Order: sequence, then structure tokens, then C-alpha cells
Amino acid sequence: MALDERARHLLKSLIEQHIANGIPVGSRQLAKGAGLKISPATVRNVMADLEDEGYLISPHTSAGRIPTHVGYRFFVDALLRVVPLSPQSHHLLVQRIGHHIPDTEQVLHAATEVLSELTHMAGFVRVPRRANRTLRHVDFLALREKEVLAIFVTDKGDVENRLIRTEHALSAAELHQAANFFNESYGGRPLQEVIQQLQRDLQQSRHEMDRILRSAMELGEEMLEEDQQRMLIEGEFQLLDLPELAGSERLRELLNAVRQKRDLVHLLDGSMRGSEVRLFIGEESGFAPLSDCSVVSAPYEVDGEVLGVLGVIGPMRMPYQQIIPLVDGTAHLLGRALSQS
Amino acid sequence: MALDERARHLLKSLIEQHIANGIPVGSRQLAKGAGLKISPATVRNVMADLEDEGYLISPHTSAGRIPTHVGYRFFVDALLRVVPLSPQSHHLLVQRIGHHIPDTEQVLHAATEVLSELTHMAGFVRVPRRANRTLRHVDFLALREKEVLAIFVTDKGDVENRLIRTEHALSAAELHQAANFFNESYGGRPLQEVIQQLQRDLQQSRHEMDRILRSAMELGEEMLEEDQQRMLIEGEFQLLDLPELAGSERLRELLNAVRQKRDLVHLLDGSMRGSEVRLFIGEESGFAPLSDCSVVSAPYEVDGEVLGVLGVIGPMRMPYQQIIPLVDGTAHLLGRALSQS
DNA sequence: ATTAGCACTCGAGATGGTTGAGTGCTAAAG
DNA sequence: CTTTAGCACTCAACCATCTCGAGTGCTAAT
Repeated sequence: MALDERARHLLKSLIEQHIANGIPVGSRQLAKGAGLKISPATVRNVMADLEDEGYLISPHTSAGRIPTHVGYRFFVDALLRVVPLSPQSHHLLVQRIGHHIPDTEQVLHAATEVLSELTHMAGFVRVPRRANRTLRHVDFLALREKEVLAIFVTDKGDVENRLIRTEHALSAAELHQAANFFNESYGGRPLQEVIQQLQRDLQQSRHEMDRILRSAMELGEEMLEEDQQRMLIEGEFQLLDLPELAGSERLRELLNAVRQKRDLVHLLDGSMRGSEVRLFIGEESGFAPLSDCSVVSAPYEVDGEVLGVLGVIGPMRMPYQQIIPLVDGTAHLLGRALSQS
Repeated sequence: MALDERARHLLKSLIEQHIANGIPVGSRQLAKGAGLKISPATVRNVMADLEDEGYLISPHTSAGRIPTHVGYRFFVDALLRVVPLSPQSHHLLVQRIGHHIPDTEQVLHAATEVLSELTHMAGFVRVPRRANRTLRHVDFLALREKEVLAIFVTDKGDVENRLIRTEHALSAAELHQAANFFNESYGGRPLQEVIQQLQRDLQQSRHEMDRILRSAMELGEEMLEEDQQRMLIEGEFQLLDLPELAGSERLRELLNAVRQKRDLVHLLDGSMRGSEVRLFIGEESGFAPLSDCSVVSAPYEVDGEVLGVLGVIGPMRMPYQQIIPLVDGTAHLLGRALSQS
């Protein structure tokens, strides 16, 4: 059953009031705040309807009402007018993640931080996937007897390294040669492809030098696997201040979940399609520790290709109309910043 | 004024009881628990003395007594018999940070984790200082027009990299030549020395290639500076469960302080001298957010040289007799593991 | 020096009353 | 048929009060 104009207006007003001060909204207050010439009794009737529809709930018999996640969902989908990003915020964003920082890792960090700072919630950035990076350079260094340091560099300047133990000591010349061979054979090709090729090439060989290549391949695999998990998070502790989560039991779970990242990453990777801001309100995420929280995320892209997702985690009761453009803007600026690095 | 035998015994018993169950200990219970043939009244007299001396304090008039940080200090210094590390724990430690992991970073992580797991508190490892590492290898790669990736490798296999923007495009050959020059001139020398030398060498020059070297030098400086701060921490959230810190206000501060690391690192670096386990009990650390906590730390060393510190952060009321050998043992095993990598 | 006895203190928890915000329902008014 | 006023009712929050039990400090007897 669709809501009529008045009900929508009241719902909107109620949610806005609740977002503003966090306490349940009663009929009298809502009647006043909504600006309609309507008595509290009428408002009560409407509220009862809204509760029947699942948009509102009463924490207890005489405590006014608060929105459910369904209510918030309707609010953001149908009632919310997103305000444009404030010039100050925009300025701050540009300043912090603007184009002058060359290092990818640093830009990502800056974005995470600024998200957390501006929202006073937890900010996150899912790091760019490296799967389709190409291999720029490989180096093998003899660190010590029977220890070789392998270094991988991608075209975007990601560097990853790993210590490999060998059976026999290998001379610098041999290693140099191996590296040359590696660079010539596999350089300039996508990482994923390199690994697959290596897997084929090394199928049966058992030479000592091939053991190095095999280890190198494993390093490459680790790089890919590792970034299944990689996500920057900042300001988790801001969540400690949220009165709605103060019951320490849930909070622990939430913080641990955020820390583990695994499920979170999974959730977010699901929202990489499309290039719009996306919201998970309360239980919508289907992820229990987040059921009291909302996640606002937006993918960021470079040259039309989505590289990752960023956003914030906060209470369901958050100022969506400001958070949404902020996350959106950050995603755009990050994409822009990365396109230059 | 020195404590007589009985007073010491009672103090020990009281602290042990309090550590075991966390509630203030009253005279009756203490008289029973201490195993002495002594009445609660007598115990009360002794307790009053101990309170006068500053070892105990009453949370309120009728609530038994709990140890002060002075009491704990006396306890660990004079009364505590450290039990040897349990075989199970030892086994677990060996398993987790034993010698089979080649990668330094991974070993350090494993140590941090296992500390946190076994103690149910926050575990930390201060990473080895790189100042006296020697420079093993430098590479300059042209990633793109006017962008050079500099890679530093130390003799221990630390790898650090940085993107450098240049004014003009530089050919692969030029960069190769620069790297060769760099490696020949500065390779094999301690990082610190390299930087100082570079500072002198680059004093007045303004060549484009020297700009690269200068940036490389800054990278080296960053490496040194960065590890002023580097510290691994795991399990901070376990601190959320401590009832004694449950007052969220302090807890926030504590978690933030742990996160910031700066002061913590400072505190710990002060305890790098000596090779013994060291305790900071409550306010002893002189660091306000830690004033309800104790820090148990031990330096770890390789070939007689102290590389860093590790330990745990927990409530003052922790089972020192087990924690101390655990931290100690972890430090030894970590040292051993690192000596082989 | 130790102990028993006793009055006293204080927090924790239960009890109960009051207040005020808010509700649902009903009946009257528009 | 919608809106509104009125009213009885509910319930959390607050407060005061009470009891309880654990624990103390002091004193006098052992």
C-alpha cells in the first residue's frame, strides 16, 4: 500500500528529526516539527499506519517512534534530497587527496583518513585490484648463501618482495641471468597471465633455477591473493562513541568484524558493479555484526574501469544527505588522483 | 619500613587472590585463603599497615582492599615466583614463530599474534631498527614518462620503494647507469652512513640525475624515519573486555594511544637497554592513557645485539607469573627465528 | 601480640512512588 | 469520512527509602 503525500512528509520529518537528535520522536513533537497544521492525534494515526507498514517501530510503549531499516531505506530512496557537497568539504578533499601526491598507497591512505575525519565514522578504501596490472620488472638478489630475495614490480609501481631459500648457493651472475630471462619472457604482460604461463612452463622441470622461478610465481600468486583481502580502514574507534552501539557486546563483534575484513571485503566487492553510491542499511547487508550499522560505499574508477570501492561505516542513524555526496565526491577525486599516478 | 614475613605473605596472598578473581579482598577471605592460623581481626591490622605503606587501597569503606601499583611492583619484585613457561605454550610458540618462516615481516607478525592470543591481551612487537642495516641494492625503474620508481633493498631483505617525478624523461639506460653508480658508490654501507654521505655529495649539484639521487636519499631517510614509528599491534580489542577499563572514556583514550603508537614507541625504546623482561605497572609508565594498565616487555636480540622490543599490554591485574615467562620466551624465540633469516 | 566483640560505614539491590512523555481508543466536530 | 479533543493507560526514568551483607576500625579481654 502506497503512502500518501502527508504520510511521506511525516515520515521524512520524523527521520530527519531522529537523525538530528537521536531520540525517539513523539506525535506532539512531530506535529510541531513537520510544519503541518495537524493535531498530534492525527499524527498518531498516521504513525500507527507507518508502524503497520514496517517503517517505524516503538522502542517501548510510551517512547515515540524510531525508523526501522525499512524506513531508512524508503527515506533514502524516495524522500531524501541529497545536498551538494559543501565547498569547504570539497576543498578539503581536494587538498588531501588532490593530484599532487604521486604514491598510490599514500593517496589511498589519505582518502581513508579524510573519509573518517569528515564523517566522524569509520572510513574504508578497498585497494585497487592488481590482477590486471602488468609485470614491469623482476629482480633476484642474493642476500646471503642460499637466500634469494625476489622483487616484483608492476607497471603501477606496486612492489612486492619475498625471501626464497635455495638448495645451493647461486651466484650473482646466475641470478642476474634468471632475472633477465624472466623479464624478457614475462615482462609487460598481465600478472595473472604471467602466473598462468609460469604454471604451464614449470610443470615438469626440476632445475634449481626453476625452483626460484617457481617461488617467484608463488610470490606473484600471493600478490594476487593478498589483495583479495587488502582494505584500508581508519577511525574504527569513532564507532565507540555511538550511543546506539554502546552495548559493548555488539560493539566488540563489530570491531572484530571490521578488523577481520574478510566478510566486509566480500560484501563490498559485490557492490563494485555500477558506478553509483550504494547503501547497505542495517540488516540489508546480510552480515550480522553490521546489522545496527549502515555502510555507504561508492566505487572509484580510472579511465572508466572500476578499481575498487570506498566508503564509510556508521550507525543507521547518519546524515545520509551529507554522507552520500561526500562518499561520492571522494570516490571521484580518488579516481582522478589515481589516474595521474 | 620493611615488611615482616607475615605481612609479605599476606600481601602476596591478597594480590594473588585479587588477580585470580578481580574483586577486592576482605580480611575474612584473606585470613582463610592465606593458610595461616590467624584471625580476620589480625589480618585487618596488617592490612591497615599495608595500606599506610601504600601497597593497598580500599575502593570504599566496606569493600576489602585491592593492590595499588606500588603493591604490584613490590609483588613482582620481591614476592613473585615466576613459573616456567608451560610446555604447551612453549610448543605453541615454537610452532608459530619457529625457524621455518623465512620472511622477517611474517615472523614479526606471527609473534605479535601469538602474544595476543596466549595472553588474551594486546600484543605488540617493535620492529627491528633499520638504522644499521647496510644498503644491499638500489634500482631505478622508469615507470612512465617522467616517473621513476626507486627501490631500496637492505642486507636483511627490507624493501622500500618510492615514486619520483622528474622534470625530463629519462631513458632506461640513464637510469641503469645511475643505479649502477649508486650501487657501486654506496652499496654495502650502513644506511645511515649512505644518507649522510649523499647529503654531503649532493650539497651543491643541480643535475637532473642528481635530483633522482636526492629523491632516493629522501627515500632512505624516510625508511629510517618511518621505523621510528613502526610497531605491530594485535588484539587491542581484547582490552574492551576488561571490566576494570569498561568506563568507555578511558578506554577510548587507551585505544587511541595504542593506535597512535608514538608515545608507546618512545616508552618502549627506553627499555631497549638490558636484556631483561621489564614491567611498567600502572602510572609507572608516566603515560596517562596507560595508567590503568601494565606493560610487560622484553627486548629481543640477534647475535647479542638488541633489535627491538616486544610484549603485551593489559590490565594491572594480570597473571604476571605466567605473562612474564611468556613474553620472555617469545622474545628469545623471535631472536632465534630472526637470526636465521 | 592476638583475638573476640561490637558499632559503624557504605555499596548493591530491592521497593515503591512520582513524573512526564507518549500511546490507543472513542466520541464529537467538521 | 477525516480530523480532533479528551481520556485512561503504559512505561521508562528518576528519586527516595530501606534492607542486606560484607567489611572496617576500635576497644577490651585473652
